[in-house]
Amino acid sequence: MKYSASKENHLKAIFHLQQEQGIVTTNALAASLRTKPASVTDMLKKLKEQKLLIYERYKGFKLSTEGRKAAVLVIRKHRLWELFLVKKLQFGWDEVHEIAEELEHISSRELVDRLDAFLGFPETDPHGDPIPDSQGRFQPRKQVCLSELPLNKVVQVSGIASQTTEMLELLQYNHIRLGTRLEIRKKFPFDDSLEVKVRNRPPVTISARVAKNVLVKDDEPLSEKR
Amino acid sequence: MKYSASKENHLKAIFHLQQEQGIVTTNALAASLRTKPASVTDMLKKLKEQKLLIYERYKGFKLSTEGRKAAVLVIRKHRLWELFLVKKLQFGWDEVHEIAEELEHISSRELVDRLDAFLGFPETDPHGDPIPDSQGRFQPRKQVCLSELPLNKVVQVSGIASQTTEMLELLQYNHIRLGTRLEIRKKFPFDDSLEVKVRNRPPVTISARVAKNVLVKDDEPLSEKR
DNA sequence: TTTTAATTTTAGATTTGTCTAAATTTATTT
DNA sequence: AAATAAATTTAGACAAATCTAAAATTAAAA
Repeated sequence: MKYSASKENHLKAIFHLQQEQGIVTTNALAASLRTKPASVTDMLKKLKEQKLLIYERYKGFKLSTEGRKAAVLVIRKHRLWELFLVKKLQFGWDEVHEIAEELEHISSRELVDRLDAFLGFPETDPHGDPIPDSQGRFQPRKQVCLSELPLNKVVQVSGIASQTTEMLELLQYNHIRLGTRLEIRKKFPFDDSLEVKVRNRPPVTISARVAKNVLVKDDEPLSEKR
Repeated sequence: MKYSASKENHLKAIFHLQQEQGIVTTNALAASLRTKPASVTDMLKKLKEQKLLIYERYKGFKLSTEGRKAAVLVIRKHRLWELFLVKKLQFGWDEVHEIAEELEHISSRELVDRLDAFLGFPETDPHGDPIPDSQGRFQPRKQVCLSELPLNKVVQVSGIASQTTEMLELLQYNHIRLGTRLEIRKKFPFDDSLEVKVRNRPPVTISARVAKNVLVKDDEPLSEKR
């Protein structure tokens, strides 16, 4: 049940890429870990042997249930430590990432859970990211900007951050307004622009500038109990 | 200025043995680290290359100024984390050693110093050991081991030298913990065991082995300010 | 002072995680 | 569909930290 720091880093990175991009590739993982694709392949084999990963060579890979659990625990630790550093040790929210990268590998479960209690069972870390509870349950972030949204995830527009007339006009023109259901079809890394699809409409392209100001939340008609 | 966890562990162990035994041998170091003499020799060579150690093969070795500084920093971190765990996270004083063994290798100096401030610049850790300040200064403790204590002198337990779980459990069982007031009632020269009396308790017998590891200081009612 | 014993070191192997360069497989173009 | 490009994997190497077994050195005993 205890994995090396490097393994934990790989699991965590895979988890995050899985969330953001839906699918993870060897190259993307290598880039995200600032390592080389060959090294990633080596590690994938080890993670597969430990049944943390479902992996077929040349085909692709994803976390197993075990792997996801391990990844979420690392994220939990990272975010709790970040919050501790900011809230208790008066670090700035932009200074804590590096340190938390080390602290997240301290193994004691008891420690994490007590830290959680010490901080008052917080829901989010200093960057607004949700902190998984001791069972690994995530309350997904309620609102994110469009620019941080993973591909192909249907969401509902829940807010517009900067409401200049020009911006609202542009959105209006593209049939995007509060409550609009949409999803991202493609991301263009060149300028970080997005191809966005609104139901019953042809896809439109949105600049990174605009995307940053459109806030969205999960489209969950189920949870709207009444 | 940053050393591997293993190197830090070696430096720390050398420092402690230097204090206790004056001189350190390859075998003693190996025993203390639960590793093999050959492995120690390998490490000594590396530490010498980094000028953390003065070392001549077959002759002996000791920490350089650099090496001592590094060792003291690790000890500082260890003891601050132990105190944090006990004081803030409500761990028992006998549960924190293992966890602190991991935490002591977190590198950020800023972190240590802020932790120090957060804890109110404490002088001693939960076992009564002095915490070096940010300059690495130590205030040596004025204490002796129980085995060197004269008969019928009331003292207070101020530290436990060797903190194995087994040993702490034994002490716990005999109601001896940090701060406990006790005195020696009888010494048995046959095996150097001692009969010890704790207030409000029947006397118990303590082996020489254990007595060597229990540190006591004069009972100072002065510190009970009122 | 030899001989024996204990300590320490070397030699060579192993594990983990990483790398480069070359080969293989899959994807994309023409 | 053949050719080219991109992605992925293998092969072989290396550094760190450890080990076992054997050799070298120092210490202790006869």
